[in-house]
Amino acid sequence: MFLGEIHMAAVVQTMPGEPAFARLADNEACSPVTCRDCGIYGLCREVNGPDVDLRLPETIVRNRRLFKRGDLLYRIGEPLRAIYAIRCGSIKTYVLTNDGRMQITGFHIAGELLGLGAIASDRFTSEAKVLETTMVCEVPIDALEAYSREIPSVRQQMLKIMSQEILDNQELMLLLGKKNADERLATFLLSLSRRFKRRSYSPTKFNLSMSRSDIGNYLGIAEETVCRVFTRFQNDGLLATERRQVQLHDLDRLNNIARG
Amino acid sequence: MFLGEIHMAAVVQTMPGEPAFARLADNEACSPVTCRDCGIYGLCREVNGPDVDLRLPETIVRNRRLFKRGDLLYRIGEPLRAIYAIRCGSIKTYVLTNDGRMQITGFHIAGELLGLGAIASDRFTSEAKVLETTMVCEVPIDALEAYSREIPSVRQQMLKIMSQEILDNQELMLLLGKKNADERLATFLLSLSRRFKRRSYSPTKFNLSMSRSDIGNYLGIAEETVCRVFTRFQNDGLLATERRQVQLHDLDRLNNIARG
DNA sequence: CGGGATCTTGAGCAGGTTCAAATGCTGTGG
DNA sequence: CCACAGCATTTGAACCTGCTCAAGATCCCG
Repeated sequence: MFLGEIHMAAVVQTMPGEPAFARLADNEACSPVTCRDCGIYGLCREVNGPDVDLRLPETIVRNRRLFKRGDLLYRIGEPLRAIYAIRCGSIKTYVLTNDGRMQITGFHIAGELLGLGAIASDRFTSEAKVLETTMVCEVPIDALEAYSREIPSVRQQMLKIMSQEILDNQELMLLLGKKNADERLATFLLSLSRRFKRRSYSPTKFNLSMSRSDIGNYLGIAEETVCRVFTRFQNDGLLATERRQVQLHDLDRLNNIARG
Repeated sequence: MFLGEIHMAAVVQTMPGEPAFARLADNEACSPVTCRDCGIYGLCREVNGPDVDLRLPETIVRNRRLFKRGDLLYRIGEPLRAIYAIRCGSIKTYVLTNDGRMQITGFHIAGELLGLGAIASDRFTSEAKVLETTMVCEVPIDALEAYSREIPSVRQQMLKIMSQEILDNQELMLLLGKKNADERLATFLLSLSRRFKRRSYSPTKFNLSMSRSDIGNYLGIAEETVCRVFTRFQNDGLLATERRQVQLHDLDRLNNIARG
């Protein structure tokens, strides 16, 4: 009825209060305008220089799929047939102990690639669950290998992207192994802030697409501890929260708490 | 004087009580006999099939270097010029918080590649310190890129190896986020056991090249907790320790404790 | 053989967990 | 459109695992 709903019908849903992400029609290919730095576009950019080979995006853009909250992109043990580039929305990935405990290994937003860990074993060893309405591009492994042979930039970018994932994981290991609850939550919020900023969302005001329970699981602390630290941060004037809406008031002080 | 010392003089030192690793003379290239599955050899193997292209090993075998306990392979911030393949010995890698806390991210033994995380940023974000006398092959990035262009198996194996590193890190995150002290130490010992077995060392009797303090740091628990769990495991008949010499008596029960 | 490093064990402490309960959203079906 | 069920969030209180501090034992290197 009102303006928001009209938008909803026309485009993939975004979170309220968010600046709109670059829109694209259903059959539109990746390009600098429609999808400035989605994972696929990044794959096709020359490492040193502005040139872009768009053969890959023009092929795989046909494999676009829409997922709803709770859907699984892939399951543990499933053979690897494709990797996934997120166009908009968000997804959590996690691994399991054999007695069923879960560790969330990442929250992923537009522009990020999923499934790279499966290349070693040809099977997924983690699971990916959609947190909100999300659109992904499916990149069949065969296509990826073919283009990797042909296009040098795809080859180099694949290495870069996997290397970046190794770096991100190192940071999380540092957090899980050596940081206390305050440092963990501050680090988490700043990481989100930076990633939103990089894609032109507000770095200080955003919605969390994941529950307190998910945040706690990811950070290796209890859900209740997440709540308590949020409350304390709010009392100290560092931020304001209203359910999943977060507003960061003092990035500097958060940085001091996070301790790299 | 006695037999052991004669060996020591002739070859790179190994730990007492260890079955000898495949030896090679100083100028000998990688080959199935001398270095059955060192990282470089693995890089050059066809993904599906037995064929091996030995151009890369024959080139980089000239860049062999010997390190002593405490030496650094690379430092945080240093530009990436080469990656390293361990021929024999062991190395720890770690990252730091900006207030100096350290998190060990891995212990690496013969056959493993180091430095892959630096490809994303062209600089090392972790540091590598040698735990015992260790020989590595240095693979200049330029050479790697050249061979990666020319030899398909190098390209595919690079992806596989980086993907495997992502998997290993996921396992460590699960450990750091969700396991208790007993589960952590059991998981650690079984991981070592499997890796030793893969390279034809004894899976049940081996030396640790790292201190209790390093183990604790890696597992996210205090040094003292490592000692206490070792003591308890020994009292329960799971294993026997004598300083850094470990003998595992009951892999099944350890597996139950570790909980995948 | 001496001294620093490493390992081990004990005792008290604390950060974070677990359990429990109240409150507030959300979305779903009638 | 509303009621209700179920889930998410928040807060309190008791508890516990693993930490810190301390000291002794052992090893290893020079």
